[in-house]
Amino acid sequence: MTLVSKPESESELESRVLELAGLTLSQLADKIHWPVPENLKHDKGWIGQLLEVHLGASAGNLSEPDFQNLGIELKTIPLTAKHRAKETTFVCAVPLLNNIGLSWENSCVFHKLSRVLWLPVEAEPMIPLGKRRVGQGFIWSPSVDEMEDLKNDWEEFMELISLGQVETITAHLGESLQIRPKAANASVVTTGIGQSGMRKQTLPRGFYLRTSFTNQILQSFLKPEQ
DNA sequence: TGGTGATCATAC
DNA sequence: GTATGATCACCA
Repeated sequence: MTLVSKPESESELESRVLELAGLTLSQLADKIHWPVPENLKHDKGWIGQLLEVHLGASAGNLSEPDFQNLGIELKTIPLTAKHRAKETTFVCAVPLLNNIGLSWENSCVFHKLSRVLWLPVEAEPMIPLGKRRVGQGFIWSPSVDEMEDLKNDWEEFMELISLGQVETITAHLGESLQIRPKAANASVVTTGIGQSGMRKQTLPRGFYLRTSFTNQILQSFLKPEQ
C-alpha cells in the first residue's frame, strides 16, 4: 500500500484534493489495495477513511484534526442526485457533564468547524459503491453569519443540558445544529445531569450539522458572492 | 421521501 | 465507554 505523506501546506492539500476530483471510489480503493464493500451498511466510515489515506491525514482516532499541522478537519458530504447533502454531518460528542461555564470558543463544535476540508461524494443508492465519484473538495471556515447561527444553537443546547433537560432535546431543535444519539445502540449509557441536578445515566448524544446548513456551504462554494 | 432516532465497525 | 469514521431504517 502506498503511503501518502501528510500535506505540509493548505495549497499542497488543495492540489491533492483537485487530483481526487472525478475519480471513482474503486479507483481509489484499488490504489491502496482495499476491497470495495458491497454497500456501507457494515462499513459506514469506509469512504471517509479511504479519503483520509489518499490525502495523508494523520490523526487516526486521536482527538486531533485530521491534518494536525494545518488544523484542518476532513468531512465527506454524501450527495444526492441533485447534488444536495444527503445526510447530516456528525461534529462531535455532546458534553453532558462538567460543562458549567463552558464557552462557545472553548467548545468542541467551535474547534471542529473552525477549518474544514469538505469533500463531496456521490451517494445515490442506485450507483454501485465502487462507481461513485469524488467531487471537488474545498477548504472552508464559517462566515460571520454561520458562526453566529452555530453559536446561538450551541448556547441554547448547552443551557438545557446544564439545567438537566437533556432528555427533552429532540432532533427538531436547532437551526443549524441538532442533537441526536451517538452510540453503538440505544442501551449504551453515559453520565449526564438529571432533572434534580444529580448525575443520571443517559444515552450519549452528538452534535450534527443539518443538511440545510451544509447545503448552504455547498452553495456558497459553487456561487461565491463577490 | 425526508428527517429523526438508531445503529455499525474498529482501536484502545 | 469514548474516540475515530458515518449511514441505516423507519415513520410521519
